[in-house]
Amino acid sequence: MSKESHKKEKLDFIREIIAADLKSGKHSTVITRFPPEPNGYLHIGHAKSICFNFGIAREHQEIGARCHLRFDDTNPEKEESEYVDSIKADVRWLGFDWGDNLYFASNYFDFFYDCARHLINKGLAYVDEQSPEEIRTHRGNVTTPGTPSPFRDRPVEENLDLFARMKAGEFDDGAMVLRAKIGMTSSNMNMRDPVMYRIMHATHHNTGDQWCVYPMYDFAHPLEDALEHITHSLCTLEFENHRPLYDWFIDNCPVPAKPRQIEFSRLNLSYTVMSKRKLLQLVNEGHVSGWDDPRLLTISGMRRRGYQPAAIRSFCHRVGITKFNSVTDMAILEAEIRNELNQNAERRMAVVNPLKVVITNWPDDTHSELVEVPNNPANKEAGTRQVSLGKELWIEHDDFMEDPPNKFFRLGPGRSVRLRGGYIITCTGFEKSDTGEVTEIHCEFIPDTIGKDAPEGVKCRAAIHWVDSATAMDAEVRLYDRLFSVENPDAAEGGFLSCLNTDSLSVITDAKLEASLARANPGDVFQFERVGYFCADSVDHIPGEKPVFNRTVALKDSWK
RNA sequence: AGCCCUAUGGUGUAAUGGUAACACUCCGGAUUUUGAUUCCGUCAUUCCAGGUUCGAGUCCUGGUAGGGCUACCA
Repeated sequence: MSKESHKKEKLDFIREIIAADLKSGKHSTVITRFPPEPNGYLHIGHAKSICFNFGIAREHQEIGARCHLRFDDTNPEKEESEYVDSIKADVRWLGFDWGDNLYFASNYFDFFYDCARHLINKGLAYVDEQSPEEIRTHRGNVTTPGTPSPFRDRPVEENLDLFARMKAGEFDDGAMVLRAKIGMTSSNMNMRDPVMYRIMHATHHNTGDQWCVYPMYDFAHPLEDALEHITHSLCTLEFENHRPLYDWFIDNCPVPAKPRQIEFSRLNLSYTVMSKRKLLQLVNEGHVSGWDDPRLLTISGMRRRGYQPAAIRSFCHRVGITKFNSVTDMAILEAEIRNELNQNAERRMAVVNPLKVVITNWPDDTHSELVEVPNNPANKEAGTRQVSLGKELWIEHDDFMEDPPNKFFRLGPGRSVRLRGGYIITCTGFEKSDTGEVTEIHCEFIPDTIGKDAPEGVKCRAAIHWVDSATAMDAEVRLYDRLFSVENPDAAEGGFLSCLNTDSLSVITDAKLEASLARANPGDVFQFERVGYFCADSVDHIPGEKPVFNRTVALKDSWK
């Protein structure tokens, strides 16, 4: 697929570790996992993790490697099954398949509970009745050590009893927690007797009201990985300081495997908003139409905008895997999108700012003919379409200049230009309104120039797009200049709501006759020549009505 | 402030201790029935200072800069 695929693929530092583990015999296969919390929709940052985790499994499929999809649903207050469904759909759409390996952390709640009891029995966990505030103060800070809880040395039997009663629902939320007994002086704050279980009387999307105690991420996650025999647990950099704790739980619990956590940097994109908190706010407060609003960099938003899965995948491949905290330029994403669309999107003609053209030597007013126009000049297989051509046309206003400079190749008095796919026409005159605006131009077409070079003596250096006014139809396109673009980078923090501007454009297309635009399937992307790529909107399009398009990306360096 | 992590052109990534490379962007040129595409080219890089070594982007030490950690979130 990619040009460099025949070259020897470079290994990132994680793939190198995996290769070494395979070579040394530490592992005979590779099992990775993508573990989202179902508390929102997936975005392009998740795409990087998905492509990476599933990609590694795919690269080693001949030795039975696989990637699990696991929902990390240990906090019932934030999680919903709507999110579970959307996440599954998005992973599939991106082109990955978890096969039979679909898991829920919530299905391991019994095991977590047993492990907790195991730790209590070993004297490595205790029930703490301090308030959240007290726990926080006693934890100390980065320079001063914490102080032990007064409940820290509770006898094992008492801990067991209290923990059982926590589970039985005898206590209110926040009354007590189960903590690991590690120490209060570590320079790593995560190691200062971290909370393992909290009381939450909440309904869980999967387990309902069966539980009122829920495990914390730090406790649950290593056990989930071990239970599934994950070999390499790949996560983002902010969990680096959690790794000692991850290992501590693995070492002290009766688990069937010893997964290894490795961290890599998350994806940051310039001029955009990706944090789930902000996305949630935009959705909840109605600033966007939903999680799939084309302005958002959610997977579903990108789908609605016309980004192709293959392009997103190659983008993820391009940005690579490192531990360096980088900010990737949006231009790299857009370059991948254009690269993909350039090969696949069918071309269409459209006029944004129409100027009337009358072909004065046209046989008669009612005569029209069909010209055959390629759907994608670079790709014969895309075929051709027939477009109606008549006496009266619309062209782009900017394609005519009353007094054109030398470097202008399009129409002007006495100049010739090709109607894309059709005849060469020569401008013989024009009309102006009282205000001095050009309202109409007159041209003569040169017979027998379709598909042929300009005759001797005619200078024709450009082809312009046009629409037969007799068959023209209106469409609406929504322009989003760069995804969720922010004029001022500082606005990304705090003022991020101000970057939601949308521009809408009316265009006239040649769609009425060929009808391909009107019956465009949601997600179909077209290139309006010299304007950009546009995706038929899956939400707003009503058959028979004016079609609505979302701009996918602008053409590079084209007429704006 | 303590601990952990990171540092290669404008941006993102490569380089068993041995000629610093690829992509994007910018700019220039050629081709073009899209001023797109395609093709070619230009500019530009190892944070700083020491050390080890025949040889350091790579190893060591010390700075500097950036990120992370002080949730009963994940």
